[in-house]
Amino acid sequence: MNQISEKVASTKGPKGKRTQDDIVYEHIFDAILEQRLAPGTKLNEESLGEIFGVSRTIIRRALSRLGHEQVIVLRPNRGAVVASPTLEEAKQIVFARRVCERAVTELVVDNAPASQIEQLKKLVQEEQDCFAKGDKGSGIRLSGEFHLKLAEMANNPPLLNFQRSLVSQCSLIIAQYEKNGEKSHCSYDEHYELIDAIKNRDKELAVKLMMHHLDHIEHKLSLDDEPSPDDLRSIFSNVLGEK
Amino acid sequence: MNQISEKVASTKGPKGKRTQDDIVYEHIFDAILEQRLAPGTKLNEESLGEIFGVSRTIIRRALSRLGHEQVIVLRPNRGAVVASPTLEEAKQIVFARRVCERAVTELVVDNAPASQIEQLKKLVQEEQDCFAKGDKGSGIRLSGEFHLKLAEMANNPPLLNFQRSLVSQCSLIIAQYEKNGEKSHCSYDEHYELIDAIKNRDKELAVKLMMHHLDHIEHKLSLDDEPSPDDLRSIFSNVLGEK
DNA sequence: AGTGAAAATTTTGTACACAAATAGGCATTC
DNA sequence: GAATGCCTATTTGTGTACAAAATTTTCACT
Repeated sequence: MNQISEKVASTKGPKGKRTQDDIVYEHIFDAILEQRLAPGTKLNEESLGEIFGVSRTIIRRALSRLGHEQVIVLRPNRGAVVASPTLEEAKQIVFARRVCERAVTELVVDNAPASQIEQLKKLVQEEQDCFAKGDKGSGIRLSGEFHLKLAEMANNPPLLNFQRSLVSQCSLIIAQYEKNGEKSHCSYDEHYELIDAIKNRDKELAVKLMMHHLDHIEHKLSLDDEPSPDDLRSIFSNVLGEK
Repeated sequence: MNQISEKVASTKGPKGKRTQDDIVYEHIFDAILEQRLAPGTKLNEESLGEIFGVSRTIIRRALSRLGHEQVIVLRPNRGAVVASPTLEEAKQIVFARRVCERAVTELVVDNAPASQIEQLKKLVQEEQDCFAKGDKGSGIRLSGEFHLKLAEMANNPPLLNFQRSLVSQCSLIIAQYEKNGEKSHCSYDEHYELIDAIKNRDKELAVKLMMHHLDHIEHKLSLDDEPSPDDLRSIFSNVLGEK
């Protein structure tokens, strides 16, 4: 059975200490952020094990971690499925995210050094490029990573953790409740505006922009959509392709 | 090897569907909330397995869950230890808790039905009884459960999850930074005052009381600033400087 | 004694085998 | 024809064996 390929889409921390289950975790996490894994999709342990070339033990650890972040639901004796929040749950998640993002924004305005704000800008440029190139999946993921980077800059690990869980859940919500025709991402224009407000240390404006930003997500939660179960193998073809 | 005894100290949900690793998780979690497990304590997988009469597989799952809640630290290839937050980490945790508790308090004032507020009162009475009887451990745990119950009443599962992690981490902080002579718990008087404010739907007062409540925890952090004499790194942090 | 390397022991990481639970098909019954 | 119960195939849950890593002990040498 072949090993996992080293490459992974998301940010690989400078310390290359990622273990096998980290890699599996990140692949699934990214697939969800990029909306390649639809809400409700069943995650079979053995299939995943074959796809990633590891035993079920490793898959199980990754799933358990995703389960704790509420990104997937672990049903005892019935396996894991990608979470598909109800409308009410979705509203609760967005509310929680408002709470978290407000705190993060205030911390960043107060404390983040200018150098990090520049890094933020680069991330948004990358995001913009992806949408320009038509790589919608990566664009959506980078949009989420923008918010994670903000939380990182807030320099508060508990909030960062919370944010990670919320951002990925919001990705699921967008995937589930968005009409196919509409533009599906929080627009990078708004990210640029936010960066400017932060750079000018205008806390009130920054928070206002952030809340406005979240209004867009919440606004979409009025109409329904039907998720379609996908084939695990095709979603993770990037893993198999490396051998 | 005998099985796990069914009884467990904490709230047993009405659906008795707790599995073995839930039970192990709850036992360790309670031990931390009751401050019977000191920060820094090594958690050996095999020893725990013998104690609870289950295999390492189960222990591992419980530890992984505790690790995700940041209550213990999982060091790759080196096992798990009860978290012992540094002063800076402690402040970050308390800050995050302010964010969470503020949101929770506002939600509860706005939405919680009177019947649940009555249940809260009973919980505080129980807490008071424990301290009166000298059962400090249970008192501290119930004090934490008061705050968890509040988060439950906020009817927002993501916030409840976050709160669970923060309350237990705060328990660790108190265990670690408190001077032995001082009274060690958030006093139930304050809990009673808070309940009254909630009952009167006085949001501003309720939030003010809650923040005041958290001030007490934070106040202890500034007085005492030398946690563990064995941590060379913090002692020589000035030498290492900012990387 | 003090130092450092190497062996021995302990502890964690991973795979796998088997047990338990679940889901789906099929026949039987009303 | 729908409902019920049994049987089988699949999937998840748990224990255990062995591999890999870290820790401790031993011991030779200065």
